[in-house]
Amino acid sequence: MRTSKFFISTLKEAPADAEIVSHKLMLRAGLVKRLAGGIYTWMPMGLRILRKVENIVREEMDRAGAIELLMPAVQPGELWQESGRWEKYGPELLRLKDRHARDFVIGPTHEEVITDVVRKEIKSYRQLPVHFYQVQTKFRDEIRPRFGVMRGREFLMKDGYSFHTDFEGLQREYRNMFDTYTRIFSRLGLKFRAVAADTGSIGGTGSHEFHVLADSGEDALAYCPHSDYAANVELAEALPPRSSRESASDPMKKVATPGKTRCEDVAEFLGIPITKMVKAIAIMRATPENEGSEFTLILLRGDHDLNEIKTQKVVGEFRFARDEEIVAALGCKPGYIGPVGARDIPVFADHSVAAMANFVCGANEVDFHLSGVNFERDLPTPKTIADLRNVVTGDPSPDGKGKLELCRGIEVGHIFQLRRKYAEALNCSFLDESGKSQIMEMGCYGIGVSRIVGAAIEQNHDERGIIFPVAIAPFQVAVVPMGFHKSSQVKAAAEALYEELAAAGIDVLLDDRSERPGVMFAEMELIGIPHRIVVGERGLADGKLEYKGRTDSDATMIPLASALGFIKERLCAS
RNA sequence: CGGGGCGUAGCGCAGCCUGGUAGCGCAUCUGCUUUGGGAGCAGAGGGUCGUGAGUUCGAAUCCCACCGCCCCGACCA
Repeated sequence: MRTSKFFISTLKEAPADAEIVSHKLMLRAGLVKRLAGGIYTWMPMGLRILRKVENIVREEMDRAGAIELLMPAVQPGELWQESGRWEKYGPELLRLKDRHARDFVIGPTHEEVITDVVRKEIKSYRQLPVHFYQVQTKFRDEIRPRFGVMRGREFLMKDGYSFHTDFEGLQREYRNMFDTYTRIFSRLGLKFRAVAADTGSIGGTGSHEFHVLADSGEDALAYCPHSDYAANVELAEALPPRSSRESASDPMKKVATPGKTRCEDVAEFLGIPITKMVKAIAIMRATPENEGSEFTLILLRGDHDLNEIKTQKVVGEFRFARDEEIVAALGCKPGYIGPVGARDIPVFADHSVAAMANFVCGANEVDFHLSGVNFERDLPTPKTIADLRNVVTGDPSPDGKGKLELCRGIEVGHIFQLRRKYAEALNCSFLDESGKSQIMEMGCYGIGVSRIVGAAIEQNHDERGIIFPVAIAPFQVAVVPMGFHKSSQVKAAAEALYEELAAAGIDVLLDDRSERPGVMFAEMELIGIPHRIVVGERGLADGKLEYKGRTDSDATMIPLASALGFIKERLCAS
């Protein structure tokens, strides 16, 4: 491709509404343009990247035995009513009516449609297992679209659905997809980690998320460097402490802690480790008896954070209490609340709290805390003790093989054993060997294709711009001539090199504009083209070209004649 | 939806408090110069100041309503 026949549109300054680096760089490099909140046009340069990602995904899915089809974006509301998700999905589901006032939705996902296809097409165990997939535009009316294509409302997704006669078959395909996803993200050239994920309301035995590792990632991941344990922090289990509770040695005292509402501040003020603090979190819990909510306290060690998913599993549906509800229940505003004297209030404690003695907690009086607090002596031991917190660095790995580390990631893939949830709701059945009708087992497997582009940039950039992995770079090599329209020698050499690389099947971009060198260098680096060859009279006099990799600090001179071999070698190496 | 911030040229911003001819940088166009790191000089084009209603002789500026966007909390690839 020649720049004169392509479209490049870069910005020196990023639009002010872009917050994270990948979003800024995508806008600056002219990869995408915003049309409305969470809705983007993929500009020519960006589309090349998106297509490369898509093709790698497609190749590996095909290789794994999945069969591609394409389902409609617009789906009849009827199907969603049948699966029960018309009510359940909520406002994220974009609903519309056609001219006959019939209900339709713009598909946020395709379990309903694929299950409808399969229940109509597949009748016999002889046709199973089968795995269909598509690469298709989805729409989810996100509450808060943000970060450009990382959390768009409209986005490109690969979604695959497998159908099986039995659970063993599903598990086999699940492992196949785990391996396939591992191959895909490896080929994309991304640093990633597969982690166990929460299976949510569906239950079942298996769900894994694939995360591109990046410090700015929205998800916290826990992993054990000495084993293959890895889980989303939402799920990662915090083991109860091994040591038993110390004896109550200190007397309980009320201490003044003026203006210190956060555990860190109180610990610093009193000169004690934060691990001697207990924090009380007030929630309103739904119970069978009361329609509304029951005021409840959750106790965590001062340095720990509440895990809402774990907590919900233990206490049921809940929300955080409002300030006025806290004052009504404890007679004290948040910041100084504690479990001592909270007689009729249900208290749940994390394992680590139950093992504490002589701790500090709120006194239920503004500007005061209690020190030397002990269970049994000063307050009853909470009747429910459970795993309610997020794991932290250094916690023992649940597999007993070392200590956990934490990192952050961007979720780009998710595989899931759906079991019979949709097949049952939509009566998707087959006849087994004995002619008996049975419900199919089902798995689903998603990859956020457009999100991968953002995630790749989030993981790979520097102050000059994007550093694309070769596999997904819009162009692999940029040929940048110095004085293309001035020097016939440079022009001839640049053209010849361009033709040679292109003929060898290399994705090469020749900058044949009459831009100044600085402009060309800056744009190629911003866009993130991994390899650059400069053709200039200076080098040509010695029969040489100048090569520089995107991350190299210095350029290398290479003989004109060996340029193709040199680049091929570089492309293979990366 | 709750809390905070912002809407002025394609992009980044100033002007608003204290009403009176709408400005700057980048980008764009023309000419000359320049040509190994987002050039220099000279000139030019481009704005319903988010929308609507109000106060006023006069509103980008003050008041009200609405719309849109961004950030922080509950969803997800």
